Amino acid sequence: MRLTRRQKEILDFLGDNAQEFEHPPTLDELCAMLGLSSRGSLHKHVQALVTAGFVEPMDGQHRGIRLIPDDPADDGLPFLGAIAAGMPIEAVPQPECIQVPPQLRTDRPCYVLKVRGDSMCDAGILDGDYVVIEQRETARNGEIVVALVRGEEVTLKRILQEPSRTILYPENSTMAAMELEPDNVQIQGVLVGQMRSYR
Amino acid sequence: MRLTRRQKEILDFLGDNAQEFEHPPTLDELCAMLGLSSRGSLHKHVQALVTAGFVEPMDGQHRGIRLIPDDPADDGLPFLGAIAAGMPIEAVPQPECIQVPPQLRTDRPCYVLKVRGDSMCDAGILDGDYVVIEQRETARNGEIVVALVRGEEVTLKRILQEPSRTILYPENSTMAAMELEPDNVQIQGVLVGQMRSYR
DNA sequence: GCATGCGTTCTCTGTTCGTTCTCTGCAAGG
DNA sequence: CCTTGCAGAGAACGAACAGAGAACGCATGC
Repeated sequence: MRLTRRQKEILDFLGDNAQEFEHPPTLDELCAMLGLSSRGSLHKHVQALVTAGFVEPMDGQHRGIRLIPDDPADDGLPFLGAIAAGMPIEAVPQPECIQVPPQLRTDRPCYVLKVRGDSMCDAGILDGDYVVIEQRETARNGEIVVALVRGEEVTLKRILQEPSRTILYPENSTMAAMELEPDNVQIQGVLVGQMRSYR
Repeated sequence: MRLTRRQKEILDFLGDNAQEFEHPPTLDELCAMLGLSSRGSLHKHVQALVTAGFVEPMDGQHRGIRLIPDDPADDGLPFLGAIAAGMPIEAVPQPECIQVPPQLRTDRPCYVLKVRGDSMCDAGILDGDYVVIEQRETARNGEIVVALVRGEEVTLKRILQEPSRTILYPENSTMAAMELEPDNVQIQGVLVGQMRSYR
């Protein structure tokens, strides 16, 4: 859905002033800031932004305040750093955004890591690849997960969870699987997409 | 369809100033910029550009704004079909567009294919992966290319070109390389990116 | 119970904008 | 001379847009 000029103006205004609102503003307050004198007129625009998906809806019940600017409009995902078997995630100083096509992500929160090392090379995940991770605390057996092991090291492995033990398989015939107590493995995300550049 | 001189002028103007429009301009605004004083005159030219396919049509209902300059700048690449070793490209009926992040493509024309088979699995290219191909007729040795062999079959292989022969290497230890006369190998594109979905 | 604040819905009015139309001017080609 | 094609001006129409204002529903506070 495309926005009209005024709708875009209002959306830009909300985005520019989002950090100044400690509470979301009321329609009357926004009217004053935008130079309008009718709540109804503003509401029409806001409603358009809601249906277009740019603003969180304020369905019915007013809790005195309302209207959440919320602009996750850009489909970039945060690039958090590099992951290697057996190390903490090497974070980048400030998370950049990286564009990810919708096929390679899910509707839930996702982030991007860069792979270091060849521990998953038999699964076609090579050194330097970018992986898209869905933030999640549980996984199904056979999925490839970002796992925090014993609270100290983070690794990308295929997971098999049994009642008494959790096994993390590298996809590399020269490496050994890790067998751990379930309490020592904390799932941080699940692999949903992968990208590689040959340039 | 052929453009008249004025139509081409206007199209160039739109292209040059496309990035300056945060909103698409109205006809009146364009008239002012172009030194015209009649919306109707401009509309005639724009309509010609629409039918010629250079401008996105503004089908009837004006949404307060309108008229989208639109050069081919949208970041979707055409998805042409599937490629397997030893077969012609299995084309999709109508080319869809698939979004590709800028890191995975080049500035030159690119397209997307879906990989069938495991002939490149040792290079981390698996069955079902999407590959981004830069349209190009030449390649450097060691690059992975889309090659037309003997004018009949299309394949994705790593290339080695020598004066007297061209060798196409699959990246799969169970498969044999193809050794061909240079005239029998026609390069159609070079691999520049790769995407995989685990969903 | 009453007043107030706020989101929501509605009608009504004026403006904007794309679209279509006619008319004029100009140049090229016969 | 006439015809054809291009470029522009201007008027007019209808749909979409933008805003004002009134009214309603629902919550909270006194």
